[in-house]
Amino acid sequence: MTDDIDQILISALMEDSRRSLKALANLSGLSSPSVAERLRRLEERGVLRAYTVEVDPKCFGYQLQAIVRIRPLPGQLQEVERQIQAIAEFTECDKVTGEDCFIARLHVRSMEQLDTLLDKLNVLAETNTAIVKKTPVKRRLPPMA
Amino acid sequence: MTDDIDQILISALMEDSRRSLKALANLSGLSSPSVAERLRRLEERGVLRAYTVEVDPKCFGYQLQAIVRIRPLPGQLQEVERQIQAIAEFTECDKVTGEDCFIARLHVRSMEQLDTLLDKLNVLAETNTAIVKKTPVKRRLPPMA
DNA sequence: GGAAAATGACTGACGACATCGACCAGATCC
DNA sequence: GGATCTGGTCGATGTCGTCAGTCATTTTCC
Repeated sequence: MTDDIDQILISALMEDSRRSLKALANLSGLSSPSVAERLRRLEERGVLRAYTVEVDPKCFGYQLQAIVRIRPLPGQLQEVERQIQAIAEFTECDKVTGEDCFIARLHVRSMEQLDTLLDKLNVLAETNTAIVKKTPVKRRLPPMA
Repeated sequence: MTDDIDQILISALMEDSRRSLKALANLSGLSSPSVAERLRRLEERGVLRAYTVEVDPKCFGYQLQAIVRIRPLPGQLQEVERQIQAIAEFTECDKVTGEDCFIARLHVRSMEQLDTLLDKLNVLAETNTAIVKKTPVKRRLPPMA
């Protein structure tokens, strides 16, 4: 389904998604039309979901990053989910099993802003906030083998 | 520092990092050499950290995704951090304030594998695992304005 | 078992693109 | 007020992506 060559292409694009077809062709030993065709198929099958860019939030003044665990008050689950989606400073959110219904990542410019945003949620849910001090593992792929 | 045109370029690349310079030029109203120069500077300043690709882990058999909170036993903090980095199935990890020292994302193919991996950590740390049921907010950028 | 069809690759030609140098306009600074 | 720096355009040149046509290999089906 995804063979060795696909994996070469995928990891090459993980490193630098702007690589030319020709460069990918050299890496994989194929011709560039073949590479184009393989990428097309990987996209079609949903293996490659998006070509994107990693931006440093600090450059936009987001000095603080927090992981927030969110436990909606009775009957507020739907509304909490909508709120999280509506607050643009939440940059990721997972709905999980266990006592905490949601675990979300929040980027803010200041403690004051953190407080303001969490107050909005605290009428609907209990929250538990952990400030990110360091990121020992940056986003990476699990082993493909 | 980063003006409107930079933001147009950045969000265009967020959507599709393989867009040609020419396409970016049309979007921004600049010429393609100017766009190239702006991208060069954004990379240099660390605003654009990487051009990358989003892959669907399910396509590699990773059916389960978990958020693991990790509290090292006394004296094991360093070793826990090393272990997390060494286990490739941990695809993200933040070191945070509060009782839980680390919050990490784990991709596994089965419950059995989840158990095996967590057992490795449980000699060094207490863990608390939440299985991801749904992702209401997919990774996105905080507002740039 | 063998013919037909489908798959996945290559090549070569052509149009689109990136890149480079030369040049220009406006802000900044002695 | 002229020198300089910044950030832009334009046009030429070489590289790249894409398309059509071809071919070998594998799969399917009678």
